[in-house]
Amino acid sequence: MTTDDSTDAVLDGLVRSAFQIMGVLTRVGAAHDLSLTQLRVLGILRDRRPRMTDLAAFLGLDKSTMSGLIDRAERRGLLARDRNPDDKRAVDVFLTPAGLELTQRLDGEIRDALAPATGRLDPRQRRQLAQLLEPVVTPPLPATRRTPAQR
Amino acid sequence: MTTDDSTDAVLDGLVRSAFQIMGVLTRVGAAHDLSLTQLRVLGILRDRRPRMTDLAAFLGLDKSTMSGLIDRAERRGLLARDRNPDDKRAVDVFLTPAGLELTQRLDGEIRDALAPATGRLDPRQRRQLAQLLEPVVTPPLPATRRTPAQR
DNA sequence: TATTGTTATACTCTATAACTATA
DNA sequence: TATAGTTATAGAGTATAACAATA
Repeated sequence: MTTDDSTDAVLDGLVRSAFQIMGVLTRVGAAHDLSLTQLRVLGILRDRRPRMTDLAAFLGLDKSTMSGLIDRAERRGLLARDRNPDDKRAVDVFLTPAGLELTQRLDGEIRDALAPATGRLDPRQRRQLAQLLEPVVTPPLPATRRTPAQR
Repeated sequence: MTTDDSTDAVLDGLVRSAFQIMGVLTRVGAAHDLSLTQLRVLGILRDRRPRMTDLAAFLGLDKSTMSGLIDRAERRGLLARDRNPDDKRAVDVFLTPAGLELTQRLDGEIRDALAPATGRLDPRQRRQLAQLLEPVVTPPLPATRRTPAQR
């Protein structure tokens, strides 16, 4: 009862495109010795200065995992930590100039790497695809109380 | 020169939907103690009986990585190895009945988990989205000579 | 000689548990 | 007491290099 042709087809397309996109991101990241997660961290920090906990929540990771990720990126000089002045327990994270530069370079490389795929559509189709993806991507609720109890 | 609005929008939509899909797959997998990679392995084996090398190539992983992945899944009784009778160097991999059952259950859970997202489109939009994704997902060349030398 | 697969090794990613410091 | 973050530990995923068996 959960099956109809249109749902099957779109599910298949979405899952396959997801694997393809992830493959591209993984390859671009790997060329700079960055995992998919590190890539996401850089992307998030491009226009934010979150504390460790916020980052972890955003990525759906444990705070101890964040410590390790940030450690390694900081050791590479891509980002830095700073004690939050308002709450001395908290630690803010932000990109260094080198990190920002790399992030921008990555952005271009990802765009170029995906160009062959999106290029197989004409501009009108691209706009249409973007519009159709909108509701799929848009979360139904603004992430209210996403606790384990819910599942 | 690689920038126009339609490309930007579709790129954004594809990348965001990819992260969303991956998030769902990761959660469904995790509920059964399966990584994204293990999930893919099971999916591939659903209707195939590849040798180790083919599996590794398909997933873009090293053969040594495959050995570990298959070891762990085999230890859980989800799949099994068998010497290939025609080429005694090769090892074929295939799902056990338990593995097949789990794979089918996972398939249903993934479908259900993604239903809220795809359900935000009506059947006509779903068909349209599936059609638009087709060329994006379809590889331009049948993976001819994908050696490091190419990069 | 070349190919298939495993093993040894090392590093990253990940979570759980225990801890320190601050609120 | 509760929250923010780190550290210790353990297991999975990953690649490289060295190896054994087969082609």
